[in-house]
Amino acid sequence: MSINGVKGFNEILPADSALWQFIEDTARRVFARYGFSEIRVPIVEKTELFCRSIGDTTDIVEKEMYTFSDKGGTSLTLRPEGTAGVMRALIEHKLYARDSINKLYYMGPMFRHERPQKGRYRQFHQIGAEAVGSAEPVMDAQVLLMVSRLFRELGLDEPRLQINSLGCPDCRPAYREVLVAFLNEREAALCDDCRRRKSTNPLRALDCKVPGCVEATEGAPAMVEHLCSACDEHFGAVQGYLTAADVPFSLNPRMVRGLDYYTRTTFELVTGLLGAQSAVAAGGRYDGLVAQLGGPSAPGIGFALGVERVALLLGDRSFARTPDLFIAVMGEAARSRAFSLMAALQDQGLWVETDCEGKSLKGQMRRADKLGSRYSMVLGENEVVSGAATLKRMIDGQEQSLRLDSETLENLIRQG
RNA sequence: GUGGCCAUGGUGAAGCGGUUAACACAUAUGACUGUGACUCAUACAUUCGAGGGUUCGAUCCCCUCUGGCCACCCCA
Repeated sequence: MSINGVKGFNEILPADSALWQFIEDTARRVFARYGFSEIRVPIVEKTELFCRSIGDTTDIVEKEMYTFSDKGGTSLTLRPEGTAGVMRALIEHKLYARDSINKLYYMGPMFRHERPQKGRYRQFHQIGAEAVGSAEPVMDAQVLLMVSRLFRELGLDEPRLQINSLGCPDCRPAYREVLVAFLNEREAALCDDCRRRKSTNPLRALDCKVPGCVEATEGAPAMVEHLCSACDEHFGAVQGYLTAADVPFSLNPRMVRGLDYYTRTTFELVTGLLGAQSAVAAGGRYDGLVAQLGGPSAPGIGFALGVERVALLLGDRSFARTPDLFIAVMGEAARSRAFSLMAALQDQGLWVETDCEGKSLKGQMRRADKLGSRYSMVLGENEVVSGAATLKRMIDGQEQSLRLDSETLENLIRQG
């Protein structure tokens, strides 16, 4: 028996890697336009960091983290999300002191011990961005604009932007009481989970998919109607900017968050195309997080997108590249001549292939065809002696003879 | 953590108690001794995820395990 990989940990095979590179390259290109720079942080952090940022009672911390002790006895955890580590680095290196605004992005693997299913894996990949240092609604709008443009550049119009406001420590507790009172009135109609949520995380009940709960919470009070004036004004301004720039969005007053640190603006890009996984990207404002982790009271807003989910949406779009030239060879002298010719053309940036299996000429031509090579050329004794060869365009079989030197060959290939 | 469905070659799959384990694609070689695609020929699973049981006989029935998928919870 051979050894298999670990459940929920997958490789990106060559057939998919071009798609992944497209996603990553697009993100880098788009982020650069909004002044975001990459930050690379470790995938392991002290466990305490995640407990303090994500929240001790969240599902992620309670049951989904890959936690272990290192040899010194410190409890370490494979990062389940990216924001905590980035904020830790920002504080540790006092990036906030160098510049009052830090716009950072990251990409890489995250780890959560959940049962794998479509669009959900134990090692998954996120591309995220964080803007720290501004509490102004225009920064919210800029980040939302950037996400929206990123998906446009990826060629996806399907995930739709939904936004909501979760209020702040001034107004959320009061709203929470109003909501709990409402839920208490309808307790009989709620599912077991929602009865439990009433005390742990009542906002979650708004997000329950059980039909009875959906019905029971239909007229539930919404956070957006209970925002304090500062939050209300902020949220209104964000929407104003988005409208002004024609960024399409819709309001979803029932959107909640799984992580404790979110305040005010939250958003998701949702799709119906990924089975149970509707969120392709999600984020929000976290004005208290940096201070909570021991830094200055710097407000921030950020988001992360799930690369696997984006890749699923992009589907079987082909990013396959093909060779420019395949040189078929016959005989040792020709092989040697072909090798130096190939080297010269590759130095010029062309993708050139040749036979590495000692195949028959027919076998080599078949391989040239299978690789999808644009051109082929046969090098045998005749060509070595005469210094001339025939270049064949594979798509239509058209041939032309030429002198056997790399420059003329390169020119012919480039023009056609 | 809970539930449902499923495991046959490199791939997609038929077969559901006795077959030489179909068929298709892919791959290799040849017909075409120096030219791909089309066509034709040949090759390609002593074996049906692993282990046990029932049976004269099990890919097919039963049990256990392992793996996968999907869903719940939750989330990107």
